[in-house]
Amino acid sequence: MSSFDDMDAFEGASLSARAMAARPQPYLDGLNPAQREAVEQLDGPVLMLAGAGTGKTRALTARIVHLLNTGRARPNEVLAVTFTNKAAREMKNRVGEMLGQPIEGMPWLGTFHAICVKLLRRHAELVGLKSNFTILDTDDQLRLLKQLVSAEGIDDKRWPARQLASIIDGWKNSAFTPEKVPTSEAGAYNHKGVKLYAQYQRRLIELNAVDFGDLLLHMVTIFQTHEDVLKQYQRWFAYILVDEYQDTNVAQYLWLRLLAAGHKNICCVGDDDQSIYGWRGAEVGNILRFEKDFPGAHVVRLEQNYRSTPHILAAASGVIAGNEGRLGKTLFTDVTEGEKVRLIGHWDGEEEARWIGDEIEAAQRGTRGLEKFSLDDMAILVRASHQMRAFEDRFLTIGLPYRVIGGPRFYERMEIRDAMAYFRVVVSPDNDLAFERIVNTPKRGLGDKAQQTIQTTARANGVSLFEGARLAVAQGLIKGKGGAELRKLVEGIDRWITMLHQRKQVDGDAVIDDGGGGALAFSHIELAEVILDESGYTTHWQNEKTPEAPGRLENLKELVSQLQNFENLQGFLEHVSLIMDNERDAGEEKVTLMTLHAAKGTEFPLIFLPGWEDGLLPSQRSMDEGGTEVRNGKRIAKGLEEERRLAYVGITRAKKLCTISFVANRLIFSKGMKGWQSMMPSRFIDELPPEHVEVLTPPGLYGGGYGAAAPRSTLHDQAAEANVYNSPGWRRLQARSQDRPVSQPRESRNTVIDASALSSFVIGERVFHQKFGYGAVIAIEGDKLEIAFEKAGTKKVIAKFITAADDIPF
DNA sequence: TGGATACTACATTTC
DNA sequence: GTAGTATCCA
Repeated sequence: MSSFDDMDAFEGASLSARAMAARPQPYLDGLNPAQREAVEQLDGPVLMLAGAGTGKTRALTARIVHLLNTGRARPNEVLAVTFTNKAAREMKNRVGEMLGQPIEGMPWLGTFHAICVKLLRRHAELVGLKSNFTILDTDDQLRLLKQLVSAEGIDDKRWPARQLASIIDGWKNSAFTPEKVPTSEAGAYNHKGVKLYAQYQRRLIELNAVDFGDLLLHMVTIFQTHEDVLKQYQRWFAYILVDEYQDTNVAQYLWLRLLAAGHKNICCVGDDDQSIYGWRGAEVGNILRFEKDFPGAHVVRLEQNYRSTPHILAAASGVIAGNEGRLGKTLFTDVTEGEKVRLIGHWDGEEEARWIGDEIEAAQRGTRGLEKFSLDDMAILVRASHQMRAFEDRFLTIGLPYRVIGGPRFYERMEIRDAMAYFRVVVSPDNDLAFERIVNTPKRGLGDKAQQTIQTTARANGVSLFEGARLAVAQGLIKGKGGAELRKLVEGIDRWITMLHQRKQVDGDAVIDDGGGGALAFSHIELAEVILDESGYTTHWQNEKTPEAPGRLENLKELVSQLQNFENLQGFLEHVSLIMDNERDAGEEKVTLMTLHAAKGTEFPLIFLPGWEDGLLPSQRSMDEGGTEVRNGKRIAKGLEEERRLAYVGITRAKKLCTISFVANRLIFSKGMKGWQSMMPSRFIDELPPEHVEVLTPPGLYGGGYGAAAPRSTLHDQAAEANVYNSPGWRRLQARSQDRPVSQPRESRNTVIDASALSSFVIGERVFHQKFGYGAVIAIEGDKLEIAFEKAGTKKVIAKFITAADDIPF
């Protein structure tokens, strides 16, 4: 069934290889010798060891351009794999820029997942799927597993389905199909793991669905069992490029090796020091082993750093030097000037957030002898996403615009997923998972009982849930309100399906003649609006009066407007299941807030690294159960090493100024208890070379003027003092601060008062805040309002974040 | 039978 | 603070 014929369809690009051969090569100018070598060594395996900020992307794109320009490959013969869509997009843009023309002919530049979807759609039948399979996200995956687990009569309490999900993910990352799971794993998940894995895979095939891991796994299976298919792709992909090679897992590694076995022209770019996805199955071993896997490989080291000041580089090197068995790179820079890395301790997280907020505003104004910075130039990188809350709260209070990257993603929000489930049902009515999701959303009076009836009816007749529902309605199996509502839903879906196909027939035309006299066809955007409207979903959120409801409506609007970028609903759904980064707001300047993991591959002039405490930056888990491994005769704490690389990634994001901070007390959730815990400065702080660090010690970290608002938890004071003052990190801190002028944290800020916001509210007025919900104004102080929120308590908030309650659009 | 409310247990990182 | 469950009420 599978065909390669359509491959030629990709030839569309106007780049005639021959004609280009004699072209000038401006893209080679300005590359340093190492980069140039990495670009020009086109044949055979190449490993580009690219340290942080060494112009890796530039070299990679130049290499692609060089391939095209010298006529070695046509655009559609280059396989270029990245891990994130952002990286893929950036590479596409930069190749286009360098070529001086937009490239449309590079269909095989994308993420592992996106490329595998493309391939798997062509060969789906080889693993028992249809080519229009759906891609499940982690949520669907979990629901499915829960069903299987409970059918198996397993106590979900003792053996959470979540755990099973991560076990299965792990197996998929290691390229184990159920039959290939090693016997040593037989005990997994109460000895039922392998069995359930097999059931799960069978169920997925029945549903014509795959999860993320399957995308790779199925392709590896296909390549391993169908030599003819593999051969064709080996021949087709003349040159392979892989970004962030240190992040590849076993399945991805096998996939690459299989494909590269033909021409052997594979160029992997990576940095073992930035391997931070071990927990997701990434194998640093892949990059460490490259020369063995690909004999005769050229290894090129990019070590000249174009990003950071010498102090920042030295600090980062000092930390990463603590890891064993590195491939070893020494970053250097031509830059001679620059600020030292700054280090500061605070009493607690709230104070840390306040201080960083103040620093950000200071940097905006250009104090501290530095130039002025835009908010876009600054980022706060945290270890765990829950650390973000303290900053969000603070920034909302002082009115500092911020953007969160990698928080709950847009497409993972409940309302978005609901809406998309509706679209899915319309696009493919036999999608049972989607139908299940929407059948009682919004509430239609269809409880467990009614849904059970639909299930049995469907199963008894061997049809999809949607058809089962139709039958159940026809046979009057569901009584009362629920029955009537279900009938409406079934009719609705039928109607939307008709609309969808009307659209299809005309394929772009605005009007069709359906025989009834010129009925209008609908754009997919209109269709989406109709679906959300007629299903009652929009109304559902309009009637909901929780604080987040308006936000959810906004998101739905946003969703619909995103549709403009796609030709039809199918295309959109496809796209959505693969993307993970949504940078949809340009416009206003904002501080960026993200996790260290999300920060890889980014850079900012100013970086703040809060929360460098043992238990947070080397996370507790990594210290408890990181696992050890013997390398070079030494025992190595794997988990800890990954944390250290995380610290390294954090520091190396900074171009001009990097500020590390830690606190003495943190509000912690553990063992079901919320409470204050005294923290020790991170062990990585001790690894910072003192001569490259400036210690900012606030006067009286433990009492004193600055800490006026510090928590008064007396119980912990003593413990905290004892611990922190005695820790080696703290003593070194003290020692270092002797020869340093102490920079005073500022308590007073120049507040710019927004005149327009001043008089627009009156005391007692009912108002709305995006985050805190509804409340009443109890005091006005310049541009700040004190508001008693119904749910969130009394808070001081800046006026520009407040709307009068009756202004809320419903 | 379903919806609303109360209570508990619980959070590292994500393609 | 949230998600998932238990319980009660309409």
